[in-house]
Amino acid sequence: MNYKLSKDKIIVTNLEDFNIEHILECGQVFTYNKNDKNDYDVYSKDQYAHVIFKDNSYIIETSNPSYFVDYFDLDTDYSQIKNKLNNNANMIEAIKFGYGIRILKQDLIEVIIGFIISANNHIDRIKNTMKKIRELGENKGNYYAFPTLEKLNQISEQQFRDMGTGYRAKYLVNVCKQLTSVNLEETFLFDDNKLRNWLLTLCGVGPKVADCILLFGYHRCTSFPVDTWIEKVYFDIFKEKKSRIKMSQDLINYFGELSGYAQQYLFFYKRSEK
DNA sequence: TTCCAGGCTATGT
DNA sequence: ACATAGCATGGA
Repeated sequence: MNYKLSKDKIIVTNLEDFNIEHILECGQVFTYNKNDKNDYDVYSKDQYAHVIFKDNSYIIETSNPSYFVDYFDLDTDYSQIKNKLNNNANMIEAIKFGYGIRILKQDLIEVIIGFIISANNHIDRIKNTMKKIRELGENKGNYYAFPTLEKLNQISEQQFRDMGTGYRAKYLVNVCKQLTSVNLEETFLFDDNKLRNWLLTLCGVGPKVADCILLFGYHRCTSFPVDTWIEKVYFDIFKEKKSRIKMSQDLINYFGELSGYAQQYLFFYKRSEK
């Protein structure tokens, strides 16, 4: 994969490890919209990009190209990651299917909110709710910035409920309050264990959601979130059932430093079978 | 109608 | 430390 920066766009070519559909629809992000077959709106924090497929390359139109170079993790060599993971039969199939996956560098607040809503929920409903929350943020003309923490703290439990969050509404009100009482910059310096334990103190955050926040909000690729789909994958590989926490530990022992990447390829492939 | 979705909290043993 | 009920919502 190669990319070229200019003032108002990024052009991505040699697409052996960049596919916008794989990237956005592999379950890591809820803040995008598909317009037609190869045309996506992508929102992150107060930024927006329009992604178009044309002439065997992608054009990422944005007023802030360097933000989206980081967001799409364009300086990481995913061919190397895939080569290292290709020593397992299950992974070979999964990588062949989701060859263009990349792990996004998302905004922490959005990841925390999104994955609290994700508990026992459907991806399409989560996306819908996140869109409604975004519309409470600053109007940037042709899109909305995601609400700042200050604005999020003004949203009532009933408002969250009206946006379809169900019983999770009170978690969201509480967690917004919790997040203002800490210095979020400092949490990026925590080691994995300390960070995970802190995340588990957040309202509505259990083991699985904590692992998702570690992976998608902090890019800690030694975490392996286990949900209903990964449970099925685990059974395919190990032929037994156990608690999700133990499955996660087994999978981390198996995939090591590349756990998070492996998890995304496997999740995307398994969910495609439905 | 019942089941399910990127599970968590609360409440038991 | 582990097991289970209840939980909001809407699509299949």
